[in-house]
Amino acid sequence: MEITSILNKIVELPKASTSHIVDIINEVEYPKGHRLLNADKVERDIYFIKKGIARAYIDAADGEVTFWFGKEGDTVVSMKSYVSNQPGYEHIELLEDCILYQLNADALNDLFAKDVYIANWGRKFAEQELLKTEERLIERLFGTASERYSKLIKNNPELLQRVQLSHIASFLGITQVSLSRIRAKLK
Amino acid sequence: MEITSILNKIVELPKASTSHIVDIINEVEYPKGHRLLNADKVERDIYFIKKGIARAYIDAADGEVTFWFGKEGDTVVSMKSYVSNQPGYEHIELLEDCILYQLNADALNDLFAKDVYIANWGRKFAEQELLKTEERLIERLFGTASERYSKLIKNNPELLQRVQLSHIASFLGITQVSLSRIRAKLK
DNA sequence: ACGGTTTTTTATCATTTGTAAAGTTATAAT
DNA sequence: ATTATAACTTTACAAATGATAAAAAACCGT
Repeated sequence: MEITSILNKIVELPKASTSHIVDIINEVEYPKGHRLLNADKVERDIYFIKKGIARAYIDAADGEVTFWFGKEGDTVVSMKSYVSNQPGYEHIELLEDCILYQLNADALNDLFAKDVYIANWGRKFAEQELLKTEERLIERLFGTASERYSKLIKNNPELLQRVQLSHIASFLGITQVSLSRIRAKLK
Repeated sequence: MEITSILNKIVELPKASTSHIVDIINEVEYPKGHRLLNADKVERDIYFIKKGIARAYIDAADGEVTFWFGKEGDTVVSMKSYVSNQPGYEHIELLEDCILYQLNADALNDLFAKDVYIANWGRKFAEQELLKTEERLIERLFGTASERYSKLIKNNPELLQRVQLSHIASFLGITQVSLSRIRAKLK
């Protein structure tokens, strides 16, 4: 997915404004297993996934909790870091070799102050990320783990090929053993 | 809480920009039990709570699920409606008589296009709401219901006086009976 | 204060989910 | 191919939670 279409998918931008953003973007590449963002660090870079898949997870006392998967076209950002310049909650780990568009938040902030189109683009960006977060919250509130598993693989069938079940179980808020039981019943 | 301090708490605004927003704000009053926002309707008004308390909940097959409480200084908005002009997920119900500042999203959008300070204020507004939603999501992911209850009343002790336990149980993702057992153990 | 309603607690039993451990399958490296 | 490691499934048992019903307590309007 090309960077200009990713940017303009958020909201239509004048050509000049698009170039101003593209000018501060770098294409970078990291291998599977690379930790792209770290909890407890202030992370000032935002990424858009050109190719690959990643997960966000939190280190808890009783193990990791995965709460996000991102693939081609998705945004990788520690919102706490991006918004408030404080260490975020989550680690982001690449689950495949990835190609990413890298965008520095400080450079972007300079553009926000100068260009009203980019300011409103940044607003739309935050608003859309908000809707996605809200959806994730609401999905967690409803249905049994079994229902949510069925929905997940219906909407993201390729996830099963690309992500290991322990992460999916964690994402669903159940143990891997429980997920195994669910999968056995669905056969 | 006065409206100018609510607005400037989000981000410092020039006086002229503040007045432009204040000009399109009305103070309104509704009784306890009033439904301020409706799921399945496009709601184009945003509210800031001057006085009172409210909850957001979703009507599910097996009853209501409360997932947000708001009090003085908090923002009441159906983000789905505000951002994408589509019906939202949630009902908002007033749990006390309330005084509210009412702000129309369409009028606000006009200001976003005209004033770069207001555009960036709107960006910060969305960003801060995003952080709050993220926090709510993350809190749901961790700890037992009992731990989350203890945390909730530690951070919001007055909630127990102002909100009935059935709503708090729903917020914690457990039944009211389960919450009663938890409370009995903590004594 | 009274009666009626709502809210909260308590008790019982059934179900779900977790933990631990063992067994099976798949994957990767040499 | 062989071995070692990681991923996934299965089982048995324990703990937590839900459903339901009923009792107790708190609240409200008159």
